Amino acid sequence: MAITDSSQRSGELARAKIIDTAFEHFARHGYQGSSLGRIATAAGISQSGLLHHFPSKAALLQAVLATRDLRDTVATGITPGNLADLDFTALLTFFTQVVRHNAANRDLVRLAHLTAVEADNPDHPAHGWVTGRQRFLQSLIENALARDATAGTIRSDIDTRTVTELLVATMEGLENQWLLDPGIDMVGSFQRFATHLRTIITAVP
Amino acid sequence: MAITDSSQRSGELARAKIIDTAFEHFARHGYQGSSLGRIATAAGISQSGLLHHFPSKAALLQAVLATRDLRDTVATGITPGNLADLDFTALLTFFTQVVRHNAANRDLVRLAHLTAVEADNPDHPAHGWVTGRQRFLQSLIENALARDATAGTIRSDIDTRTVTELLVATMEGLENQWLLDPGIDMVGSFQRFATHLRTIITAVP
DNA sequence: ATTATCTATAGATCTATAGATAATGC
DNA sequence: ATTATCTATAGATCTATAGATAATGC
Repeated sequence: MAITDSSQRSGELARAKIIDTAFEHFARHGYQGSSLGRIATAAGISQSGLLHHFPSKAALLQAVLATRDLRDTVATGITPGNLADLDFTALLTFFTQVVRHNAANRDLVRLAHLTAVEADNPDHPAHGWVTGRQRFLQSLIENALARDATAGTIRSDIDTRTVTELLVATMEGLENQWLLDPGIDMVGSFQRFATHLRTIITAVP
Repeated sequence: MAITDSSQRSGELARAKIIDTAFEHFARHGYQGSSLGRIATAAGISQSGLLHHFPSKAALLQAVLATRDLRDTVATGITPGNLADLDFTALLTFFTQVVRHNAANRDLVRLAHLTAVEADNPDHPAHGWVTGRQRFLQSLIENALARDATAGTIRSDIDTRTVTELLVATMEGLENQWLLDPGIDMVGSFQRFATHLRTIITAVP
């Protein structure tokens, strides 16, 4: 189980370094705007050395996305337990932490947004990642709302679909503006929105 | 004043055709993902014929953006008068029309989003357009809110900045989701949001 | 004289492959 | 035997320029 083979270890190191470097390049210049040659040089390896580890540019992008996933955010330790079991209030708290995390990781947000617009064509190598990510986010919210509706802790006249779309829209739309103007208080605005949303959604006993 | 020179007229026609074609290409493949050669062929002209009208690829992008501006939306006839003089309620009505217009012009939305993320670097040829556009949108909202605050028609404890950011975020964030999943009812969700926002912002007499 | 348009091409990339060299582990 | 890495290069782009040809308006 343990990696004892030192050539395997050096391969792992090289792969990690390449992925980090590629992450930066894709985030700053987009997929099309990045070149394997420049990424390889910045990672301290030749271009064909890079292609030994990742067989194509598309494979490299997919490897970057797989490690820099939304679930990566989850793995950074800010997750409050099992995401799928959260109620809506706990989910909003979790999202606030995600927004805070994003506000400190500009490249992460750039990569997500660049990839999202670039990859809406099904042929794009990141199309699956992008649509899966959106569905995952939406389903977290919808599941939480559905559970709360059953438990009777939220108002019965809530339109789940609309609330989900508006919540996702607020998170991503604040990111849009913050990318262009980092002076914007993305975390504060989201918190005020979340507090308000929680208030109007909660059942009056 | 009138264009009587037929070579001038044919130049105008060629330029218009090139801009239309370039608009489609930039919207679907991004700036970096589009090529002058393919745009020229699709527009029925040679690549250097295209460069006779637009001296560089950057100049072509700027020409496309200049004609496909937010103010283009305004010019389509859905504007209710002088934008800068609208109160907040009228502005929301106007925005609803803009969202409806966008929902029918997918390429327009794609171009705006692709360009926005691609161009956050000040060296990018579209950087000025993108930041100017965001400031224009924000200032429309802030001005309307300021006027209404003076007139006493909205609550005095409203945080103008937060409301502005959340309103812009909702519009753009709904577009994000809709680009990935056109089945989303972007117009309906925005209308419900706008109605709610108007309600909570209005002064109680 | 000006404008539109074309062919040809320079010069710079870019991705991916072929094939060689070295090092380690079995 | 496997893995990492390199040099060299094929083959396909891409942007932009040079320079020629045609047509129109003055």
